[in-house]
Amino acid sequence: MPDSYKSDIRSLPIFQHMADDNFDAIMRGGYVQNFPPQVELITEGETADFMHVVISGSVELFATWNGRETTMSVVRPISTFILAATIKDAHYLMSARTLEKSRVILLPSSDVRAVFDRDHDFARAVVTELAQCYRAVVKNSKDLKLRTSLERLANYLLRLQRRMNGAEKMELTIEKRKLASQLGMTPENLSRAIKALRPYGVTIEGTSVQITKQDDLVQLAKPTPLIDDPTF
Amino acid sequence: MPDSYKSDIRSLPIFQHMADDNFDAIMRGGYVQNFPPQVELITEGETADFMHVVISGSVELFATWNGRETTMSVVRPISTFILAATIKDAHYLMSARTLEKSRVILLPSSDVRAVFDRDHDFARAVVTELAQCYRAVVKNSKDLKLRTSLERLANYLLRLQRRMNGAEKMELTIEKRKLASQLGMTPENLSRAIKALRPYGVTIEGTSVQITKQDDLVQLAKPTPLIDDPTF
DNA sequence: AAAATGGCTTGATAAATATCAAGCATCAAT
DNA sequence: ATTGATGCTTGATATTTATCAAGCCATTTT
Repeated sequence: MPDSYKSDIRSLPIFQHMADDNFDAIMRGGYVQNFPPQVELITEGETADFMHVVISGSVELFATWNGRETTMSVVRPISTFILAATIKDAHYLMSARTLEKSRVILLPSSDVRAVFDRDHDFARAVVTELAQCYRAVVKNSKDLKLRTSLERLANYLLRLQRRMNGAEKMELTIEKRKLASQLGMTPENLSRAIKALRPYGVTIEGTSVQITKQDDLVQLAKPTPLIDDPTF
Repeated sequence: MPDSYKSDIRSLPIFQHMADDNFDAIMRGGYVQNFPPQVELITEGETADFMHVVISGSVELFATWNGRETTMSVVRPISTFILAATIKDAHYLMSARTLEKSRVILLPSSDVRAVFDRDHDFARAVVTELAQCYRAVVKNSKDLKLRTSLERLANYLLRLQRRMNGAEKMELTIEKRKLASQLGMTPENLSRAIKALRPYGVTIEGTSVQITKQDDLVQLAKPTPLIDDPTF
């Protein structure tokens, strides 16, 4: 594996403070892979043989049941995914596919677990990361159960804006139908929800989003750090 | 704190393999409290000063937003809750209240974190526990997003049955309105869903549940370990 | 350039779910 | 025993959301 990738990975919170030789032990068995869009990297139910790190592009985590499918989240560089399954040596609960041309690094789960068992710093970092992931899913669950689809969309837009440092104009980073699925609605419903946000100063044309009446939108969305702040 | 409680707690997976002195360090600052029903133990947004262990009774974890409330889960003896917030030294994302007369042990978060930093076995156990919690929430999310309320109820009953070792007759362990909230529906909707399951051999009268046509119910519910098996 | 593809939107309709209101049952307190 | 409180159920209705079908638009393929 090229050193440039290694240093990218090294900079991730979970790998930052661990001993060099342990980091090398994890990297040794790892390898880079390049994928075109729409490639299924992981299928739910399989055993978690690899931990994955997205280096470039983007990866959708989704779940299926009884012929239905839903987008659980989208993973962007540089982050890991399928950490919990790796640590528990369990089956993947979600499938993963590339959304665009993507570079992904695969690290053998057994190596990750082995190092986890002997490197306390790594173990600590993994816990912090897992706790973060857990809290993210809890927030998502609250969003789903406590809000209507319009409120979810409104808050999504405000979170997007925050991610873009408060810019008035932004670009959607995923397809609308994926966004709809992630927000727990149909594409048609999203389309109508977007129109319903016009009176609140939201204009979405294609992928470009504009929020002209921030205050009005906030008044509708009623964002709270307990749901909408990923760092809280 | 009485030794009997200590040994109960010691038997929990996260405390089982740790060094005695570290276990004692966590227990030292801990104390037992007895609560009547309907007492709010924790309010979301507060800082997580204590990790909690339910010794007897039951505790509801719930969340609120904009005047609405939803049951996230119910914790029964003997288990911990609010582990992630404790470890991350973060704010509680959920509130907690006793559902019945309950005995709860409070362990200072700072002590838990301190031991976590020096006891590798404890750290490992915490990771396993957290990964488990994470996966439980993911499963719950899949249940919510991929299934209708009728399907969620059907699967809930099958999970309950499994927890009761496959008995044909069981008792509901929570109030119906709480169950409704947990399943993401209104009490009225649950009432109707129960009726709608009659043709599938489900009879619910008061708190007693009977499943006479297991196969039919399974055919409707289509349970999968990827959502319905807590150990998977 | 023409055709085809795929995603997005819109309208019409259907299904799922929530709300409101009333009545009933259970259980606890007086 | 009576009252009151609370949760459950039922019916009527409203709202939300999904589905189906068609057309539009942009992009890619031929």
